[in-house]
Amino acid sequence: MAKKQIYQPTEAELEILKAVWELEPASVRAIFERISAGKNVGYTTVLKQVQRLTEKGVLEKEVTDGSHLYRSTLRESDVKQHLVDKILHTAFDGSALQMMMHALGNDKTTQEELLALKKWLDQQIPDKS
Amino acid sequence: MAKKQIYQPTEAELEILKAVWELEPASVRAIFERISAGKNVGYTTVLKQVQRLTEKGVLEKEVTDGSHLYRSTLRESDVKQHLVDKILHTAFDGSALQMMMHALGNDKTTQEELLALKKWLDQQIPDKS
DNA sequence: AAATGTCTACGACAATTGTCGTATTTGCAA
DNA sequence: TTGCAAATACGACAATTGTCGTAGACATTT
Repeated sequence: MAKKQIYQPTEAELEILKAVWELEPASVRAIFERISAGKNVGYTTVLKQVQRLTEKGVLEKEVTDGSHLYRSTLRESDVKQHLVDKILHTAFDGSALQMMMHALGNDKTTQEELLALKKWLDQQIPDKS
Repeated sequence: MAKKQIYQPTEAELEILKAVWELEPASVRAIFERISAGKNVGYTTVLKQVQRLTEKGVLEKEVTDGSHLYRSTLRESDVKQHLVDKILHTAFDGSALQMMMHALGNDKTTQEELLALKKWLDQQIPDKS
């Protein structure tokens, strides 16, 4: 019954999380490499984020041998789900249609994407004459 | 050519914005009423948010007579668009399909909504045999 | 004009974030 | 065992947020 209280990461945190999900179990070094590939940031900055995320229980540290490895305690899917639901409700008052139109409307979504979407949607709909 | 640099409101700010869009031109009092209908917050808190948003240029003050009225300088549509695009890219790496599946997948979206969505999608797709 | 009741302007505060710099600690090579 | 290079722990900072309290400015009613 408890409302799923998933952690809502900030943007920088999400970047860390994405790296962790991808590299799990990940060393800070590895995460740092990943992040710094697309952005200029210091090692300690990443380290700090990782530590804070760990304090918050979002990441788990595992010290095997001499290496410190981290993994996420949250499922990627759940976190993303939460992110979407959040704006779906706060910005679009729960209207998936509204959100959808905004998401696809302006951004140049590929035709393929639209078709894939439609296909998926069809499968979602039980059956219609 | 310039990338539209739209303001990214925080949650509390978005609430203010939504109220303004709805009541435009809006008095702080009115905004406050709107907000406090669903949340317990002080008048000065709302006022302060409004003032900060105004400082940032997101809202515009218009002092007619003795009343201070505000309106948004940003279009509702653009701001929402931006919000969606943001997570679309940061969390879903630009995959609208992924995002949609997350948005519709778990949340109990109504059947009607799905159908409406499908209908809209069909219209978006040029033509397919 | 003085008293009242509203508003608005300001500034204060604690918490959170994003970023680092500076110790420390550790593991491994000489 | 020593000593260095690498990784981690700490703590510091400025900026931003969310929330208010307080005080000063206005308008309205007697």
